[in-house]
Amino acid sequence: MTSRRQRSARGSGPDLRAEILSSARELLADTGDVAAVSIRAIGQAVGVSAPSIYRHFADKDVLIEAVCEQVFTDMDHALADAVGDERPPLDRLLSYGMEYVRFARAHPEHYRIAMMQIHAEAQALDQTLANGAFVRLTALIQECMDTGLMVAGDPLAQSLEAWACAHGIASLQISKPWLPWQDQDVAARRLLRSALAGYCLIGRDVAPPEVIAWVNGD
Amino acid sequence: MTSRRQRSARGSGPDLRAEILSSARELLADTGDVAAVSIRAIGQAVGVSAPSIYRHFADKDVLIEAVCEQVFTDMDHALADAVGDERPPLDRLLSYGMEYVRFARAHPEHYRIAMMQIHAEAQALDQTLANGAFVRLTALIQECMDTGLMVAGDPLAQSLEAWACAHGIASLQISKPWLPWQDQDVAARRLLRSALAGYCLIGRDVAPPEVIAWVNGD
DNA sequence: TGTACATCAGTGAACGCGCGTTCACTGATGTAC
DNA sequence: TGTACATCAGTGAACGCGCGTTCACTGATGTAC
Repeated sequence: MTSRRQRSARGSGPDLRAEILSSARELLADTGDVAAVSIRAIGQAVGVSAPSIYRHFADKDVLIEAVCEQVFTDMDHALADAVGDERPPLDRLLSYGMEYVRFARAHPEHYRIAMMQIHAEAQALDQTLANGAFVRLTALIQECMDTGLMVAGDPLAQSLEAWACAHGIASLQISKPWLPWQDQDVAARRLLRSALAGYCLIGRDVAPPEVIAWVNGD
Repeated sequence: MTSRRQRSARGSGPDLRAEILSSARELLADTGDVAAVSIRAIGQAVGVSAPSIYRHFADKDVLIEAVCEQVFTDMDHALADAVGDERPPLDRLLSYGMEYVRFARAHPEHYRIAMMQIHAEAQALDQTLANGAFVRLTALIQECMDTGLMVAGDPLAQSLEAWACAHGIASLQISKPWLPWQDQDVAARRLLRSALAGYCLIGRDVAPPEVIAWVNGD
C-alpha cells in the first residue's frame, strides 16, 4: 500500500482517479469519521503522494462531492432492485422501506454523507425530488392511492413523511446500536408497517379489513 | 466582547465557568458546526484568553461533554412540561412527540449534539433509558396499553420505535428544510398520528372505532 | 485603619501537530524523425 | 530499427493556517498582623 507507486501510462489517468475515489470511500467507512479523511490519508491509502491527488481533483471539496455522488448512485441502484415485483403496492412499499433501512445500516458513514447537504438549496431540492429513489417512493404511494388502499391525497407530502419515518429508524439504529432493539429488522418493519397502516386510515370512517389484516400479516 | 475582561473576584470561579458554557452553546447554535467551536473561539466570545478556559475545564472534551449535559437537561425540562395534563394517553403521546420535534427544530445544533454518542456504550445505554424524557415516553405507551387502546406488548420496544419516528421527522426537517414540507408541524403531526394509530391496530381483528376517529381528529 | 504578603484568576508567547495546497522538479512514457 | 525530444504523471519540500495545550508570568484580590 504505502510503497512507491508504479507510474501510470499516459492515458490511464481515470484509473488513479477511480482508485482515489474508492480509497476515500473505504477510509470513510473504516474510520467512521469525515475529519479522518484527509488528502494525505487518501494518498497514503492509494500509495501516492498527497499532491498527486490534485492532478485528478481540483480540491478536496470536489473529491468529497464525487464520493457523495457515487454513494448516492449506489443507493439508488440498491433500491431500484427492491421495487420491481408483482406484489400489492403496500407490500412493495414496505419492502422498499426495509431495503432503504438495510442499505443505510450496511453503509452507515456513506449514508450520513449522502444525507449531508452540500449543494445550494435549489439544486439540492431538484436533485432530491428528481432522484430515482424518491420518484419510485412517490410512485408507490400513488399506486396505493390508485388501488384505494389509501384515500387519494397529496402523494408528495406522504412520500416525504414516509421517508422521514424510514430515515428515523435507520439513523437511530446506526447512531445508537447499543439500544435494546432485540432484532433491528423486526423493529424497523413494525414501525414502517404501523405508519403505513395508519396512513391507510386517514380520511376514512371505517377501517378497511384488509388493512387490519395487513398490519398483522407475516 | 473582545475587550479585555475585568478580572473576577476570588470566589467567582463558577461565574466564568457558566459564561464559557453558554458561549460554547451559542457558538454551536450560531455557526451550526462543531468544528467551529474551538477553545480560541470560545475564549474570544467570552472575552477571555484561550488558556484561561483551562482553569475551568480540564480539556476540550470535558467542556463539550458539559455542553451536551446542559442541552440534554434543557430538552428534558421542555418535554416534562408537555406531558402533564388530563387528556387521553394517545393525545398526550402525540403532544409529547410534537414537543420533541419542535424542540429539536428550535435547537438543531444542540439536538445534533445531544444525539451524538460520546460516552462508553454501557454508560450511554443506562443514561438513555433512565433519562426522564424516555421514561415518560415509555410510561405513556404503557398507559395506552393499560387503557386498552394498544394491545398489551413490550412497551420498551414500542417506545424505541416511536422515538425513531419522531427523530426521523425532526432530523429530516432540520437537515433538509428546503424540501416542500408545506407546514412542518402538519407533516410531523400526520406522521406521528399515523404511526401511533397503526400501533393501535397491531394484534387486533377489528379496528377500534375510537382509533379511526382519533386519527382523523383535529 | 494601614501595610505587607500570599493567593490564584487570567495572560502572552510559544510548542508541536496535521491540515489543504503550491511549486519547481524528475524521469518514465510515448512520439517524431 | 534507433535516437532525440516533448509530454505530463507523480514527487519532495515547503508555505501558512488554526488547532489544543503548556508554561512562566503578572497583578488584582483578599487576608493576617
